[in-house]
Amino acid sequence: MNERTKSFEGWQVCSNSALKRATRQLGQLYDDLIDASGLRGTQYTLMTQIHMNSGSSLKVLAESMVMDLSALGHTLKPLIRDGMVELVPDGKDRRVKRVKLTEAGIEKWQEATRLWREAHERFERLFGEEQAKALRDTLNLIASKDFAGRFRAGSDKD
Amino acid sequence: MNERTKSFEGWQVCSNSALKRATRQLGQLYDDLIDASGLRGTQYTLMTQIHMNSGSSLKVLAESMVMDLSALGHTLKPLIRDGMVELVPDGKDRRVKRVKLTEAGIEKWQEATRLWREAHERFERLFGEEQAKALRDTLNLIASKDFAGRFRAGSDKD
DNA sequence: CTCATATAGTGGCATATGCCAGTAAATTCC
DNA sequence: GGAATTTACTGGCATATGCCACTATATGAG
Repeated sequence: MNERTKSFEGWQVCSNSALKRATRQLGQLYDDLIDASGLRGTQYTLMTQIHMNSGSSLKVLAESMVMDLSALGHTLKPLIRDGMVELVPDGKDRRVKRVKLTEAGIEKWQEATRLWREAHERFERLFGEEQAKALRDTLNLIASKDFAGRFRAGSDKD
Repeated sequence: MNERTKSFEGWQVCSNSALKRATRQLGQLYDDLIDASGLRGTQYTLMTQIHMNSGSSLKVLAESMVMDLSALGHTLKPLIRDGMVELVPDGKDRRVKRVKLTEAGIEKWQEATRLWREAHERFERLFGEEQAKALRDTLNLIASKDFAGRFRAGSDKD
């Protein structure tokens, strides 16, 4: 409301805002490159995780993605509708549904992977391999259950 | 649960996935704390930006948020509906609408700021002030126009 | 001045995500 | 064994975001 603080910007102080802003930008950059596959970044990531851990339950998949279970369900719908993913009811526990890519899904994933690689390489070149790795480690720490637990616990380290 | 701990995970290799995953987690942690204000993290960030740059046009605001103009418009709707934000048509250029917080909006922002501070302090304590600052700098670099330009340009740092 | 073009927003549609209230199936307790 | 509780998902509602098409304005070329 005043001109004095004119240049104050939330993301210079708030890590959460900074994270979201950077995520929007990088998401955009990656999306532009894998767009030709018809997939979005999130869908590609999801398919990668499904492919590499085929047969996981929705619950487990949601946890690994650090995503709400119902959110995962919603996000999966267009992929199921388009025949990329399928849910297979577990034989033993009938509450459980196991997720896997269909044949078409695997092909689409491979196609998208070729496009993703270009984005990945650009990022690595521009940002630096070492730093990119360090950034991912940092982000994965923040995404860890341990971190969330400590944060919720109150604050103090140890 | 998987016996083989070999499970390949995208975010160990893909910076974009890692960013989104960490953003979901931290967003959740912050949201839980400012929830009492009735605002979401994004809304709070947006209101902060509006408050500190009162009277900006939607276009300018969207750019600073690294957000699509139409996305900003959508995000603003609930805030306008709830009387937190108002759009004031520019006198000179009638295409332009200037954004500002209402009285109620300012009060709500102050209330949310008290809650946000707790989240901020927890993060700083847990993550480390120095590192938090470094992380924000890194993220702000990724969110910069310069970075996007170079990324789109191809790659080389030239 | 007039017309072609660029600019700022809006509205519709689609995905991304989360919360909450069910539903159904498995597990625990008595 | 049967009721109470927990667990795994689903569906509805709301916000978060982006793309595209369209409208209203402003601007620049002639």
